[in-house]
Amino acid sequence: MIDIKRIKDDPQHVIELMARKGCCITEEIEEILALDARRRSLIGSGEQLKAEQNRVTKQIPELKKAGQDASGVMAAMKEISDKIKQSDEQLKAIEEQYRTLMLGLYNLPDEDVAPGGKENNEQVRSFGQPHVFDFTPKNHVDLCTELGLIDYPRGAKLSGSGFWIYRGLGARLEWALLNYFIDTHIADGYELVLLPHMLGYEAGLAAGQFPKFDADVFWLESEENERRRFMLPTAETGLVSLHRDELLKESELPLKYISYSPCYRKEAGSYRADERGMVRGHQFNKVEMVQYTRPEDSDRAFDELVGKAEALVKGLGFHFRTVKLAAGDCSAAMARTFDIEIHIPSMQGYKEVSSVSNARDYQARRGNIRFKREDTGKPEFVNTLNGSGLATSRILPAIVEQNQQADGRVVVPEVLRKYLGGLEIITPAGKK
RNA sequence: GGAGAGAUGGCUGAGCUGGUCUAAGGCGCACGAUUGGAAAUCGUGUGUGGGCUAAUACCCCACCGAGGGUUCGAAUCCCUCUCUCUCCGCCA
Repeated sequence: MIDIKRIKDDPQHVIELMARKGCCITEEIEEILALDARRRSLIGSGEQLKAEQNRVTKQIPELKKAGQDASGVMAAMKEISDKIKQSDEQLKAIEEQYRTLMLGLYNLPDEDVAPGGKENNEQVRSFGQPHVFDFTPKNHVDLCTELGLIDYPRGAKLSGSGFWIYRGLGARLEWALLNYFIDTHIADGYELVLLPHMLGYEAGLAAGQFPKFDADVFWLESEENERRRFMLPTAETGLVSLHRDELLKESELPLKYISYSPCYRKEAGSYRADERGMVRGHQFNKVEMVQYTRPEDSDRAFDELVGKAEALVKGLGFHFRTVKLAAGDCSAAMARTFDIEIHIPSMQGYKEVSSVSNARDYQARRGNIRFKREDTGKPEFVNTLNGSGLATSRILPAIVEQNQQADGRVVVPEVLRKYLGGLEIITPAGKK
């Protein structure tokens, strides 16, 4: 949620910032300001009535004690009571509209984030060079199939398109990646959290998934009157709700979490011919990093998360580039996002393997996550940040494609070998 | 799945035959007194959200798990939901 004060102080600037994301919110802002004014006036008049009710009602037992007739006063209070009810009903309706509009607004991009979409993304740095082959490289779908790492047909048989099965060394390679990531994060002082994979609606609301993007997740069937649950689309959704409705101590910040979870996504209508194999599926594995910080620490935390994601990619021996996304390419809930992209030869291009974002106080406001500032004794909203560290589903294809040899074998990155019993090279099934 | 009990401030815990609840007491915390210093003791204060504000000053409103109802008046009575605990059943 955006701070209403920001909207009131400079509505034009808020509209301009949101336009960078390609959203025109002029009408919404006007409506929000009108509703806010109406809301405050109703609160004012309603509270006056309540003050009178409190004052007069207190006298009734005294009148009775004195043996006087209180029926006249009670009748008068009945009228006030009815007026209060009316006024509260109006207020409730107004606040509901107000809240719906506010929840529907995306986060504002940071001042330094470029307007526009992908075309305005800006490379901030890169590491290494794209791998050059002295033979014609195969794509990861063929390699994974030939090496027996991934079973695509049976994945489709079990669950339909967009699902695959990791088998044998493929499963172990996946597991090795997760272990490499998790061990690195633990060494960096992050707490490992294993979350429920089914989350309640409020978790999605706090993270910014809902109300606008509820079609992107898998919903579980629920009875009438039963809590609605969905399959988590990223561990971020769970980690951000960890401290929902809590007042944290300033001294315990920053909180640094990582979580491994499969991510379940509908990805409706997003299939493209170049996203074969494991590049986009309904379920993929990811280790997610999340930090809760004081506002003044969040830029530093952002750099830390980007650095950590880069270090993991570097550790695997990959060339990568780090890209600062233009406003329109950032997620709705985020003020800034850097992507780390690696080269996947078969796609003749770069694919995102990590996306690090700063939500500022947008998620904290939605989820009511605050800390008590020691200097002032007052609660403030925290900043939340998240980043993938990393998603394996695009790393494994990159490993097999980039590390393939002319004879079809694949070299195991050194950092993973200790998780694979020292295995240095993966040989096609049958060949030893 | 069946039966029962419960949810009160940072924590603990009373209130729950509706009106001295403006939520007791204790612990903790902050400040002060005392002290050479500390402990102990004593005193004072101690939440959140909102409205009005130059104000983190007053004043006002709301908040006893959440939502609704009854009433002039609800922590207290009624209904619905969520969560926790105990016992039974089932189960990796």
